[in-house]
Amino acid sequence: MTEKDWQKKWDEWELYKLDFNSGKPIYSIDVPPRYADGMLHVGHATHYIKMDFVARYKRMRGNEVFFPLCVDVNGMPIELSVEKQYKVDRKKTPRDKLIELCTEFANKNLEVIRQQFRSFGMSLDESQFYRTDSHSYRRITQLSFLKMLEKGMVYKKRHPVLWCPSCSTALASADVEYYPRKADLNWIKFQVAGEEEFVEVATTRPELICVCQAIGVNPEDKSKKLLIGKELITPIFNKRVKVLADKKIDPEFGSGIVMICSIGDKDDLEWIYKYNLPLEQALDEEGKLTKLAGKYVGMSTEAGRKAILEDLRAKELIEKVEETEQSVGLCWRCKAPVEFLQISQWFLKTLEYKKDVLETSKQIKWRPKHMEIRLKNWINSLTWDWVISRQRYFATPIPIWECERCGEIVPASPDMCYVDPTRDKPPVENCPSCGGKLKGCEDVFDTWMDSSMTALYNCYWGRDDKKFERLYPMSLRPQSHDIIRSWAMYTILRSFLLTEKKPWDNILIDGFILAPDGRPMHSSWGNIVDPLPIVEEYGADAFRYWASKCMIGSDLPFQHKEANHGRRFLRKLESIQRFIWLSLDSKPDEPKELRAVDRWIVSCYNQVVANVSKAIESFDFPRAIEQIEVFAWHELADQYLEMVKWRLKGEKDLSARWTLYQIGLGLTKLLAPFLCFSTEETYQDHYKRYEREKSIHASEWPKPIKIGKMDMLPGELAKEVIGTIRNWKNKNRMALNAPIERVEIIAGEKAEQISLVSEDIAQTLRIKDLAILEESEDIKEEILGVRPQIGRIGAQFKEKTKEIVSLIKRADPKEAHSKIERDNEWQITLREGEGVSITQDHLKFETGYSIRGRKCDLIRVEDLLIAIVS
RNA sequence: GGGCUGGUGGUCUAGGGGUUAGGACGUCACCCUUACAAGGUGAAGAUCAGCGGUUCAAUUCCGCUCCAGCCCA
Repeated sequence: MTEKDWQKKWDEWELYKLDFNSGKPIYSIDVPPRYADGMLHVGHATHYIKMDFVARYKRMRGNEVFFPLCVDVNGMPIELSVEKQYKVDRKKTPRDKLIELCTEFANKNLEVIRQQFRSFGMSLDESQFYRTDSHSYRRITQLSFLKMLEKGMVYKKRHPVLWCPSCSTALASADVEYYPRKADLNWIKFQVAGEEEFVEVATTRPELICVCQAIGVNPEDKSKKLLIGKELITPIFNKRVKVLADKKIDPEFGSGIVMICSIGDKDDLEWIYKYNLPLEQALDEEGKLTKLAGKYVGMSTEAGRKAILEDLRAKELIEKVEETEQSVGLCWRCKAPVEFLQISQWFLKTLEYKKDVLETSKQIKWRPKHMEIRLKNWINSLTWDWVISRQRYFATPIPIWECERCGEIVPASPDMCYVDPTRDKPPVENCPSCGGKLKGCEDVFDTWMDSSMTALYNCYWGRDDKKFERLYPMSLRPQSHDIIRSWAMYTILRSFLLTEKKPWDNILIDGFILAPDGRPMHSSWGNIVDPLPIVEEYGADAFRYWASKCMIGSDLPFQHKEANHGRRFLRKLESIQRFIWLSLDSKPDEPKELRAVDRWIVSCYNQVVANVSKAIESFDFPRAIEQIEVFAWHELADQYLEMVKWRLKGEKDLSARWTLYQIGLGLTKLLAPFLCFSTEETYQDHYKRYEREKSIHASEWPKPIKIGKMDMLPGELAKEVIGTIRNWKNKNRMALNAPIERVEIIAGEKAEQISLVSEDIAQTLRIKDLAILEESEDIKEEILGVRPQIGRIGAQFKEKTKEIVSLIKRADPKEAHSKIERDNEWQITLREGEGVSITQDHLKFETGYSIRGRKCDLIRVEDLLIAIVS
């Protein structure tokens, strides 16, 4: 069956549908709503697949998993896409029409997104679907606002925003493009108050002298130091302004004395807030100078600048004009320079709750741990409350009306939500305080107001109290590190404000997937990698294999080779299952006793089960997959399968068959969260007949297999010997199934153990005559060299280490060996005459062998000696 | 400029005071072996970014510098 067919089957079986009544503990994931603008790259796909690993694993661990399919539809990028696609202008199109087009656009993308998710094998639950532009979702955003309004957590205030005077619209910082530009820097003379002296203030924006609030100099600028604390008189407007000291002022820029105006640029804004200066407005919404500009009122900034420069020149107040390079912010659409303008905005009190957010964040388990530092630093450096209103269209309306006469605010009542005040009637006819006409608010919420509600929405906050109790807080929030300060932080803030609890138990912060060239993916770089052709070419499981190799939190370049390696691994797994089922025709009964090599592979498997579970619990997917891969490929396929082949000829050995079945099924289960399609295929083809569950994804996570005796040594020895001799065959250019005349294994005290597996060794390697001996007089061991174990020596002898090591290296290894054999120690005399006792622990001897009489090869494996007579 | 993170064979990465620095891709050599040649075995290839410091011992800890990514100015 194809991957698509499996997705269909899984739908039919309703594997992912949340059942509140199953009685299982719920594991809930606050899935990032996929943005509905249709652009998807390998990075998105990789992040979502990692979430899917968790969801599938938790289901197998017996959890009811809440893993909603969800889409984010609010905000700018969609407005922009709509304008582009339908060739409409957001300003000239009626609000309703624009919203309609946005919705239509989102609807079209919805199915695309659903299909994309399915093609990666995502096990999202469509029964818990939500989209952020639905009335049901926006209702929650509105309710939360009303609740916060009631509690006094939000307020309205005039606040500077980025504004395009030519389009008369507020802009998000993302709408502003910065370009370098040449401008005139004017050195204008300001008189020092109460003195005859003049100083030169450098500015590119003389038209803003009217709203000059202060003068700044750098405190380390010796020649300007005297000015600090004095007052200057602004030319033409004759206002007294204080001279402030601020390190941010560049003493090398112009005269080193700058105006702080409300508001020329971002720096001004920062200083205005820092020094609590008045926020006067020199420009109106069309970019014309206001009456604060006196005789220049009504002029554009350019005209005003020209006029005031002329007047200043006439008064000989311009010292000089020089050209300067500046970076100017332009409106993305009309390329007009943007201004800062004060517009009435809604705020959410954030500064007041800094401590609470930090406290709440502490209760959440952050992974990787260091990501929480970013949140802490961000919160600690906050100086403004959160501006939650926007002058846009396709977003959640702010559910209030305002009195056109007295400005009284009339909020919607909770039962009215979802409500659109631009269309719907207010809860009362007229203004309750003055009887004036009420006007619906045209502003909308910042989209983070919606996004920060995902956890609460998922938990049915404001919709179903019982479910809320059961679900909240959620188990896991997966997200990327670029939006810690926004999505993570705002969700924590709002959840705290509304519930006084943390939104989730765990937060998993993922890194960025870079382009194969190691740079971030940007459409302008042209290096975006589309995951869909990769899924087409390599298969979804191979792509999921790549995702599993990505450490959480790291920025990694996408590598085709990992997907390709995934494909190779899949083929290997397929061939392993084929081999297993060549020897099985049903589920074998458990044998009374397991053969030693079977016990060995089962023990290896048990170890892997434990390690993989631990790795997934800590979201360490690369470690998990590596454990499985090493086991499957190198222990099971390379070693064990070779070791059992002889027992599967003719009358098939029960112990081997039982082991193959158990491991074959267990391995498939371990891989199921990662390689969801191929494991299902394997399960359905072979194991389903004998197992209860209809799908591997509904089956139980493997437990270690109980075996009687846990002695792994004989199996381990067999693996060592077989591996070594196979290697020897290869080196001697022999076919691996070529027969060998005679092999002697001199095993010392391990002879008895090895005897338990002698048949396995002989059969696997085709040794005609295998002898296991405790010792052999024919073979003589020869000491060729000695290597000091610096770690052990250092730990014991500290600063003497260097000398001891050099003495050991210079000593005769044979002599050293015989001394240790005889006395269990070897006395070395240091330069100072001090004697130290060296024992076997401190050394590693390199040995070679000689044999009398017969021609043979000798190989040393651990403390076994293998003599091969060819 | 600030905060966080990372710099390990040609490439991508694992590790984290004493290791023979592990793996993958690529390269080269050998091997058809009753699951897999779309395999297997092996080899070559790394002054663990640079400079200082702590230590008997630093790739690992500390400081600085350089480079890269994210967020913020």
